Amino acid sequence: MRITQKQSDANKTRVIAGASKLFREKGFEGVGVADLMRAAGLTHGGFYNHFASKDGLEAEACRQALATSVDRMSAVAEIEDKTARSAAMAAYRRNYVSKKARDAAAANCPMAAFAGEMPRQSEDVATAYATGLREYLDAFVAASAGAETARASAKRARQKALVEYSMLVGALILARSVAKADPELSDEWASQTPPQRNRC
Amino acid sequence: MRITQKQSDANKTRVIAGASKLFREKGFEGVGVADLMRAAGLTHGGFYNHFASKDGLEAEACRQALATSVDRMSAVAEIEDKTARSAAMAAYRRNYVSKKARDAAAANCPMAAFAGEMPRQSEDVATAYATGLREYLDAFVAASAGAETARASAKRARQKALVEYSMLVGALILARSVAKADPELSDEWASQTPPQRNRC
DNA sequence: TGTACATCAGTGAACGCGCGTTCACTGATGTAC
DNA sequence: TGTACATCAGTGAACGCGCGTTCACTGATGTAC
Repeated sequence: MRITQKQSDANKTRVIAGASKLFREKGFEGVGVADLMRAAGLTHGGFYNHFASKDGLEAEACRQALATSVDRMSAVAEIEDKTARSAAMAAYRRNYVSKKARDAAAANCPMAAFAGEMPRQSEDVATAYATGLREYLDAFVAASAGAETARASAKRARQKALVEYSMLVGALILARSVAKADPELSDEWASQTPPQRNRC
Repeated sequence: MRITQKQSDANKTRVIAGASKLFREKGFEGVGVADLMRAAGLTHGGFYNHFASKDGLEAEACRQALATSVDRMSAVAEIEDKTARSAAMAAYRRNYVSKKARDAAAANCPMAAFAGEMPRQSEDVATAYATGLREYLDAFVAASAGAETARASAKRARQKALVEYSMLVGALILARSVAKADPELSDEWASQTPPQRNRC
């Protein structure tokens, strides 16, 4: 039963969107082709009408998930007013490692969700990830720059952002790692990790 | 061909030791029972003489790997002389996110290596991990305490250690995540992440 | 605009491979006497 | 200490399940006239 090309395109879009969330929640290996298609209301057989392989969808989902994060961070970086930008970044950091973000991996930072699996992914997926992460980091640096150290050199500002972002990702991943087995420790990580860490 | 009980024990020990490294390098799902036995010079059939299941070995390997890290960190915490302890911690941090550590996951921090997979592990494995991580963190706090903020309260010292350790883990995981696809960015993370970050 | 036919998105059965697990078997070890 | 037998660590074939992928088929869509 052939369907409209517009319908077909919408189906593909829905599969990618669902995959983007499922992969973040359960990992690439934790979701099967059948699951991915079911999430879009389809059956597994039609998968290869849209994608060359499961790996192809992984790369595409990765690309789109990171692109969304990049856009969001770029939007912050483009805030002209320094005070407003600084406040936006503070809010961003605060949400980043919250309990809410920890418990809803599907809807949050794909960089943190995928990082641990990347060393074992195909070249396509790894490239999509690396490209997105680099762009994201540039935006993160731009959004952070001048927030509190206007006189710092570009290099130092970037280094500082690297450290800051490492901390956020590490805290989120560690909080998730013990969420079930040691909720108390997990909460400590999710809540005590300082939202605005620049109290020097 | 039955063997000495001592031999059998040694075999089991060797399997666990190999598993501890292989899991860190390739992830739990990335290593099969046959691989694990082969690494110890055995064939897969005998696996169930030693372990109830692959999951059982995962838990045991996790337990032992983290225990080793806890011991190492406890040793630092037990250094009496503050200056020497502080220096030992500085060296520890410097090595933690080095290119060397990044490229040899099998021989380095199991907490960082396993963190990303933990949300999807069995209760046994997750418990072994959480127990070890809590002990490790306590040791990390003890080893860091008094290093530079002698007057800080215990709570603040712990919070500071949480942040510090999150940063180390995040940097290591992120550096590994792009090691193949963007070596330049990976090197940036592995080398620029400040070794002794307490420049407040 | 209407008709005839080719196309092709989606379906569900089937294939094949990998991997965790089981099992019959071997023969050296450990033990009972 | 020596002998006979039970035990059991290790072996490799085989099982069974899950999952990525393929394929014949369906029937509505899109197109040529």
